[in-house]
Amino acid sequence: MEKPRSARKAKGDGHLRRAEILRAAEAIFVRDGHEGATIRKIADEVGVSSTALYMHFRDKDQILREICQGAMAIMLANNTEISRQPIDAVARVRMMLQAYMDFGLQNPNAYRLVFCNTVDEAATGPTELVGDLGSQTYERFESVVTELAGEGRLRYGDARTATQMLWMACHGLVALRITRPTFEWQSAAELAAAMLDSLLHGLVTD
Amino acid sequence: MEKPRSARKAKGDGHLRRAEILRAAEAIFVRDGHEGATIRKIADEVGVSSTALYMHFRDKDQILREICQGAMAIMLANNTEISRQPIDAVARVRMMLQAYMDFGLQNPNAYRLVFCNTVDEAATGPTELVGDLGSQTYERFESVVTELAGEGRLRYGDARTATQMLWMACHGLVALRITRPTFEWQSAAELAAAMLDSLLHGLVTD
Amino acid sequence: MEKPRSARKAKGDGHLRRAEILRAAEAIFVRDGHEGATIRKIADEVGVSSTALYMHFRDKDQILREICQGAMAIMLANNTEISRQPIDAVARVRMMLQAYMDFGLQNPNAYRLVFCNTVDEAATGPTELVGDLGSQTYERFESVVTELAGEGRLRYGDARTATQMLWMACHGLVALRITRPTFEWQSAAELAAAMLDSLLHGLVTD
Amino acid sequence: MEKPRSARKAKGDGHLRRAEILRAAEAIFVRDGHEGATIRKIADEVGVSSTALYMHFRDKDQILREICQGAMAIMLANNTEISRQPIDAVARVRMMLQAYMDFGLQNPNAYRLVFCNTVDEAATGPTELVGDLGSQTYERFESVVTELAGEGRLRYGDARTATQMLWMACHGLVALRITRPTFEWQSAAELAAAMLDSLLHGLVTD
DNA sequence: TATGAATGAGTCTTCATTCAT
DNA sequence: CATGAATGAAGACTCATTCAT
Repeated sequence: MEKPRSARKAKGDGHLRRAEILRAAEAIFVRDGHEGATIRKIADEVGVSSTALYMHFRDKDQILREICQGAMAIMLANNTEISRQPIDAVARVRMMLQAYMDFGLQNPNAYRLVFCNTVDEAATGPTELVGDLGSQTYERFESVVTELAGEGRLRYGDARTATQMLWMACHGLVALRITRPTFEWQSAAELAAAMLDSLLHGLVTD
Repeated sequence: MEKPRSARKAKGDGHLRRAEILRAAEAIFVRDGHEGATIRKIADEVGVSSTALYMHFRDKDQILREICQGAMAIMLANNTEISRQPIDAVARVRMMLQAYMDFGLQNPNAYRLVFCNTVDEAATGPTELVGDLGSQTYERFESVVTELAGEGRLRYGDARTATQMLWMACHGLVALRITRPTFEWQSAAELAAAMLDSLLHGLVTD
Repeated sequence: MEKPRSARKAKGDGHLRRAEILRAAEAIFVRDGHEGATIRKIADEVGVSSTALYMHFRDKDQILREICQGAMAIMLANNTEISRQPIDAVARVRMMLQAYMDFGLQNPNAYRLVFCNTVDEAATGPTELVGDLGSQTYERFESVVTELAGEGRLRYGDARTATQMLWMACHGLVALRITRPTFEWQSAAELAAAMLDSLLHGLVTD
Repeated sequence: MEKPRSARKAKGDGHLRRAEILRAAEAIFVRDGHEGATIRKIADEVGVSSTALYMHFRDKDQILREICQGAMAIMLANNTEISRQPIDAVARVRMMLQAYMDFGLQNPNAYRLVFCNTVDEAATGPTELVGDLGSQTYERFESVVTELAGEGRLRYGDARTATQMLWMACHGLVALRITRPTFEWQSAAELAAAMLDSLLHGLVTD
């Protein structure tokens, strides 16, 4: 770590700069939303010219894309780790859902970017390229529910329906909390517990 | 009704024009979001100059406001009607949630506008002014759940927690379906049934 | 004078309406300046649609023109009356200048419109058409100063120079008071007196 | 210095560009007034896009501000230099007024901007920020007149009144010449001489 | 005479992006 | 790798004016 001589940031190797930009961008996306996060704001935050961002990223969307992929990578890691644990399938389902909600609540900006933005057919947006990681994450979760179904413990419907329904419910908790921060919500922990208790008690037989 | 001779549109008495604008605006707001829905796009869609919009609405936000209020008014009417029905509280809860999801799925544009856009502290936005109608709608629902709690039939938590959790779960179903239309979802009916069955079976005692 | 039945103004004969518009326009010109006085503001003030103004005036400039002419007509009347008075020429000069300043200070909006706006060669603006009345007003004044010069009482220069110089000095008093209303000026009366005393004492021999 | 190959302007190091913009802006402000001087006109005059102006100035008002300050700085320098000269107070008064009028006549653009535009209470405009330089300039002049009054040589009124009256008269000369360039004025030198002679002869005792 | 609806040109300003250095 | 200067397109909104009724 050499001391930078100028007021500007040390122009170290590009990797640091890239990460720095991503960090700043994510923060601003959180604060100002998708449209509010302009290339200039990001550049100012990092302390470089706006042109400089184009050294590291093709365009604004690519920055978004990378942020989304970062988020999804974490989710995938979570699910992968949980699916390895030698515990009851219900427990694994519960853990995955809990981890999902925890991540969303703790990374609201990334979450909104990935899960609350519409993905149209054009698939140009930043969310689309998450697809691969997203699919794997979803599959990890689906396979546990399928395991559960294989044990004949689903009270209603099939594995696919159960998988999607559980995801949806948990998504609703995170999404509504994020988009309506001023509403007088009960504590997140309480809500999450109530939701998982109800859903799993209602859905799964012992 | 004579045919207009000039290039100008001559489309009746202005009430029609207003409604036409609202319709176009809603579609665009849904498609392109709050910031992406520009006055120009709306005007183009309607086929008039952008200036013309200012004859009918004070500014962009007023257009949004009216759309949101329209949506909320319907939801409120739904809940009001259901709460009058002389049937079991659980049945009313179920009906309200089902009506909520139905509305959302059938009016994705309006739903997204009201429930998927972030409402920040500034509260200047169009969504905020829905508050009054929104509060009443929420209260109608909460009072049924409270009735249920009063009968001692909640397996977990209190009425407030249950109210919010149920809302959140159903919101998740609608929201995810809307924002990810290309995902291979099970049928909406199936998912809604599974969700309500599980939630209510898990949450409520007979 | 019939009572108007509607909330709108009685749609009496056009002369009243014209005058009404001019009055409203002048007030707004005073308040908001030349560019700030929009056709809509005037129409709103009068209580008619903006289109209605075009019934009475060709365009915005014509309204301005008429206001200016009204102002100049008063000035001309002043000077005409004073020049008829059988008193010393110096007294008449003094009275004209005093009347000029009084008018300007009491009708700042009109004054600015006529005397503080640049009149370019194009002569399209509203100020230009005042020319006729303006010329006469100027001539009335010049002839008194010429009379004075004829009596050999001008200490410096010729009649033309004296005429212009006196006008300019008095214009400066009015103009600066109007454009800098917040400056801590001495009272207008005091300043006017000091100016006329000095100028005439310095310029004219007994 | 190679010739630029592209259509873009490549005009040195930006300082030049700034000055170029100021020059163009001043001319246009003078011609078309405060509201009439639009960003686009200025940009067109300079030969760049309107966006380019925002690289050099925060907004339209900042351009105005700089122009005004430039003008006032010169006036202040004039008065400061004159007040240092070891000559009779009357001579210094006369020199200051003469310099004032000369500046105004030679820089009509700047003069009108600073002295002929209304400064309302809001005080947001560009002219207001001249205040500091303006005040100092005024004070330099006032102190000479006060010196004169201290010597008991004012025939009428007090120092404040005399100061303001003198300023006003000279302002009138400049202002009217500027706003009515087509009028058949006597030569500026002649008028200025007549005015100073009369005023000072009338106001000051030997 | 009057109007509501409409328009095209214009206002300032901001955006993502590019070019030459 | 980085920059300052520049751009065209677009943002919301206002203006004077006109058209059909």
